[in-house]
Amino acid sequence: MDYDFRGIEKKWQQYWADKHTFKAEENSSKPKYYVLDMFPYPSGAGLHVGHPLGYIASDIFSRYKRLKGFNVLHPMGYDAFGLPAEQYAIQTGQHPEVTTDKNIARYRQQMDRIGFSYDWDREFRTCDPEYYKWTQWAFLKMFGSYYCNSCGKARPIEELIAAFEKNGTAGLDVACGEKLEFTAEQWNSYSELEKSKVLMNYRIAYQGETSVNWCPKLGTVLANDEVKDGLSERGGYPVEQKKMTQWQLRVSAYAERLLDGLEKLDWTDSLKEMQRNWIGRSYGTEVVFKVDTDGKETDVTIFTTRVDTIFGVTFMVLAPESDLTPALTTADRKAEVEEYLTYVKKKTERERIAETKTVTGVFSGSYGINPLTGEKVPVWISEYVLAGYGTGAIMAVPAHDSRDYAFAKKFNLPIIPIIEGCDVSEESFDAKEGKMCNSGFLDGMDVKEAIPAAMDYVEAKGLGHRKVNYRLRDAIFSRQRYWGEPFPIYYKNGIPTPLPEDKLPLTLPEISEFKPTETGEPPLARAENWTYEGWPLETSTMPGFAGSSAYYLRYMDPHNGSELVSRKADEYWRNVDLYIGGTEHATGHLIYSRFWNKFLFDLGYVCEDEPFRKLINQGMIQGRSNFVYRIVGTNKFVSAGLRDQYETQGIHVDINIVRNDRLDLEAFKAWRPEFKDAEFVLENGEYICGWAVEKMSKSMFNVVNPDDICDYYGADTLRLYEMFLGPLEQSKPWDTKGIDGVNRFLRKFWRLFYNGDQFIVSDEKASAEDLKTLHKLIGKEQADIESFSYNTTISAFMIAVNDLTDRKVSKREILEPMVIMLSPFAPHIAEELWHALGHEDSVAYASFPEYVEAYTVESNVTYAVSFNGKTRFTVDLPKDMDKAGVEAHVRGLEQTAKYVGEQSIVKVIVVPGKIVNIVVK
RNA sequence: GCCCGAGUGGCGGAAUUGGUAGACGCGCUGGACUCAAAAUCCAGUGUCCUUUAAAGACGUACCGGUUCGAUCCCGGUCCCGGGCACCA
Repeated sequence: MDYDFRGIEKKWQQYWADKHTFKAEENSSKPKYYVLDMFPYPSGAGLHVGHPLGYIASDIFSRYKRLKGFNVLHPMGYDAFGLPAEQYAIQTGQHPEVTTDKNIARYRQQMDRIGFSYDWDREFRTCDPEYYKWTQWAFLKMFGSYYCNSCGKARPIEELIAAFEKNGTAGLDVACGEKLEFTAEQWNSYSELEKSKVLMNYRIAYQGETSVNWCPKLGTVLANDEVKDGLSERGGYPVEQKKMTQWQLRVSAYAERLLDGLEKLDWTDSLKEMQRNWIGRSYGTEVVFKVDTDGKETDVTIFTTRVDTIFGVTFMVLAPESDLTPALTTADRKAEVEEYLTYVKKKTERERIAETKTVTGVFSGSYGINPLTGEKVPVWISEYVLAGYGTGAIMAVPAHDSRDYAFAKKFNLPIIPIIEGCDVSEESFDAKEGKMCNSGFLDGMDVKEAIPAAMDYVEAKGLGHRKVNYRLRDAIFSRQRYWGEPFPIYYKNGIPTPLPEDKLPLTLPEISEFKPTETGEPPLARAENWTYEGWPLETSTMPGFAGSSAYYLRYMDPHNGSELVSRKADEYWRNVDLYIGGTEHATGHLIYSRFWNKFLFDLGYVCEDEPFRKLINQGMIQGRSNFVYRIVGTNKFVSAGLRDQYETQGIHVDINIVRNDRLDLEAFKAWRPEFKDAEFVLENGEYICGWAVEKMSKSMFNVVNPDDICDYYGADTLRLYEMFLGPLEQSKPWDTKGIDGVNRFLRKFWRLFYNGDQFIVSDEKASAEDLKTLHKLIGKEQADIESFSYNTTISAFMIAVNDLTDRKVSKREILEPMVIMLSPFAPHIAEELWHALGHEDSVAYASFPEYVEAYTVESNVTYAVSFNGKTRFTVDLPKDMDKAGVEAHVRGLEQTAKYVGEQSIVKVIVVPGKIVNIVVK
């Protein structure tokens, strides 16, 4: 019997599905382990070979953990709300739900062929009302909460209202949009509408006017992480800044916890670093400058991380969008300032980024007083200062800040160096080193001492105070689209009012057309009766990240109709032990999820404050494109090795008609009508194609469909090969060059059990050598899987199988554990062989073999190397180092000894049965 | 510009993190079995000198350092990949 992967794979996939082999149970005495993949957005193109990389890795780990006696939760679902389905709907009129269903069916089919051990009974999609009910529910909770800075967590808004009624804002330290102050009397005198507006300043989910990324082409606002280089991530359309009232999530309130929480997570350093940069904590000082405008005095607070340079301030700069800008503009400068503001306003985000080196600005006419020197400095307005960060105003120290320097040069403002010996004739001196000068009491200090000294001074004199700032902004939470979760909010007398919880889910209404209305309102405005008790409902919908922010919780208890997750399920599964997905979510999903989870944690709905304990980023699989070379002006194609002899043009060729860079000539002629009569210049009778590594995409004809690999080599080969390609976290091109190797390995493995037509496994006792082979593999596989070095595990497997093949070992005692160990990687063939060995149950219920070191260790080899009679160091040699190795090593040390002079090397070598006591003097 | 990560044969990549560099796989060369091919098996395969072998020298991007010993640690340079980008 040959290794018939087609029959085998189909058979066992059916078996696993029928028997619900991978169902996870809550009432288990085993320890739990939760392995999660970032669930996919089901696009119309289907899966390519890069998508399953992470899924295979997580599947191997899940299967391994099951063998190790864990109760494993390994679920899968779909992130199904999204822009592509909606855009397709706008173009074709087809309901997004229909396309989404179709795409999901295809994804499922493709995934099933690879043999994943998902518990499909827990599957859900985010666009299902039964699911998004909980997205809406969480939103209502955020709407009904504020963030208390003094207790460091979210609290119900009712508590804040009670405080307002009693004491107004006195003594409160809460996260807010803008600092408000009012008394209890004032609060109690406010109208409902006024109260609602005030509360919006504190709610965690709130509505507020803010400068947003507006994409006119998509007709919607976008979050910061959805914009790349001033273009929308989806579609690549220009994005502009626009002031709009939008729903937002007060993520900034959690900045500190999001940052500090990283410490205890088992994530890669690079990913943590990305989040740290995104959150962007900086320690600085807020200093008040008195500014004189036409004789009128205003206090302007600036933020700086370098108060030590305050003696070098030669001007101040305001953000154009700052609220202070109008007030600080003198009458005679008004026209020019307004002209500048108009100019800034009409720039798109992309232009702003592109022109980041062009310095622009205008003088406001006002002068500020440096609180330390009493000096008068001009106040300028420039777009290089951002309204959204710090206070929207800065003190400029051109000598020691490159941006201030560029500005000063352009507008001829003075540049005063305050660090000894630095040269600022060509560029600013930004480094935090050197001795201070021209700086009053700071003179002579090192910059590193001057920073805290200046902070202390400013605080002592009451001129300002230390301040921690974060770059992290609140998340814009509304989208002007159809295909998303509706907000459970209606407008009663214009007041945003939450829908009662028992009215959830608020389901998406049917509408006639999916595009925005003529008046620019979101598509939901087209819905008939989009009202609640006669009041209009919110017409924007939630963004893509809403549905994916807490989905890992839902898998714990996916069919619960009354809670997001029951306390029991949550306390059992707690959080994700291993999360595998791409780095592209570093500053989006992975921040939002952590925020969302912390919020639910604050309110006591979940028991862990971090959602993902360990995170692995699988690399991207790039495409490997193939080229043919057409001789210019002809229909003649020259093989890659000979192309230098002609003037040629490279053309992408469909990789499906190329194998190992050899072109299938007939298939090529049939590929496109224009190549029907193609002629070829061959080398060694073959046409060799050129190649390049590029992004995997349809237009480059380099997309590899996993189905094709499954057809040709089988799912087990695909799984093994994707893991054998290299380290999981590295990006690498898909290259089928080596795939024959792993396929050969599987066939070899099979032949340990079958010699052509017969099952040949014997009950003969294993020899010491057999056991050594086996246990070396057990030890290696265990260590490697735990560290996700799957490629070296597979190598170890190949070594073991070669070894057993060479020695013609077909003993049950050896092969049975081998099958178990292979099952995470190649589950189908393992299942087949497991049953051939006479087992009734799935190999998934077997136990991972115990590693016995005694079978592999033959010796401990230790050198003690002494010079002048003193032991200088000892060397432990690798356990499997053979005699030749040891001798080579000894030679090396002898050389060393000679080099060093008259010393001796004394080796204590204990190698029972092999090398005993080689002593060199 | 700033912050991470990396650079090892013809190729993908190993190397117990300071101790046999190049495991394993691909590719290539030669051989066995075949009428032949496929499949399978065996041998060789970093570079240089050498008819071959033995033996040797050189080799982990480049330059320098620490060490008895460096792919690994330190300093500098050059490339590649990723992230952030007027965040004061």
